[in-house]
Amino acid sequence: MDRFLSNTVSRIDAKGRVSVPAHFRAVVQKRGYSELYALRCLDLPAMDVGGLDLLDRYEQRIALEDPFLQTADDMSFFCHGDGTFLKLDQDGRITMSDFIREHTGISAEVAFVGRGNFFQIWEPGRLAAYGAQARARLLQLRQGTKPGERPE
Amino acid sequence: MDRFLSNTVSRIDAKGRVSVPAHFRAVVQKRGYSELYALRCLDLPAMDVGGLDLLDRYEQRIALEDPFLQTADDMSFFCHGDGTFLKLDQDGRITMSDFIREHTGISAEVAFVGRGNFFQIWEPGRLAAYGAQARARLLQLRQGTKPGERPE
DNA sequence: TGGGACACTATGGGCGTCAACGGGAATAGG
DNA sequence: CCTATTCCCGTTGACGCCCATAGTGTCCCA
Repeated sequence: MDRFLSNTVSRIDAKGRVSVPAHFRAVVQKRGYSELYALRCLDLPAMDVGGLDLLDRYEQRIALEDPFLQTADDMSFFCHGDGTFLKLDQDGRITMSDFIREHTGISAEVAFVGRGNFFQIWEPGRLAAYGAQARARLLQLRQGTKPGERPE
Repeated sequence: MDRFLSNTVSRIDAKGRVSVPAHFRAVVQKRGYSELYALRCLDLPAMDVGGLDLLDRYEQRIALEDPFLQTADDMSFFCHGDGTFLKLDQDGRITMSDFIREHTGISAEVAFVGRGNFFQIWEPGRLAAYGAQARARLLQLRQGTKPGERPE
């Protein structure tokens, strides 16, 4: 398995450390990530975490923008400047910095959420709220389908 | 037989374990699933369970979306983040985590329902209620009345 | 055709292993 | 010199592995 799947909640200890789920660590190693990079999500109180290839996705997007417009500049600032490296200690833990706490609202517990090629870090309560909203939006997509059909 | 068919109810033991019906286990083995993945159903208090190929359909669908729009994010969140792995122990049992219990309402017993390429996990009472509703909807279709109307 | 041995499944429980977690000591950095 | 980070160790609890038992259905043979 080489994708980040499933989700887990871990406690933060007195030193601000939190264990990355063993399953995720296995994926990190399998993908050969030497270090993790965490990016503040644009519109969510969460961090996107992955290898440096996480940036490829955004850089491709930036390349589509007109370099003379502000949008490209904003995007570059966002993905190159609004992130932080996460070092795994030898027990597989990372430290929750204020930079992360401010954006996510994380205080005592951290929810790790697989997203395929990367994973996310959430404050568990906010994650639950967002999950309910996302679920409701997807259900609306289904409105147009016929009775008895199972889309997706 | 390589499809998941029929249904069974099993008891959960003191450790939270429950036996997957032998017939389903045989299908799992025949299909070569090394591990099971369980996904929270969008609109039902049930889990869809199958191999990782369960995700293929969703991922193909996601690939059609603009990856920077919310819809793609919602879909990825649903299929990558709102699932969990189910490990079969060597006696063919799986463990009912809180993640599953919260969504399904499962507490003491589990209903396994074959769905062809995958199967579902239900709280038996809710399954019965849902089955009655589905049956009623089909009857209405047959009698030509519109959903919401009372037949007869 | 009835009885019984056998096979298999579901279920319960003991136990070892490992991940998560807490905390002290060493180290680096300011 | 003080603080923050890193390393390392011990503890604990969850989970996987293993064995035992009971209930049930099957098959064979008398």
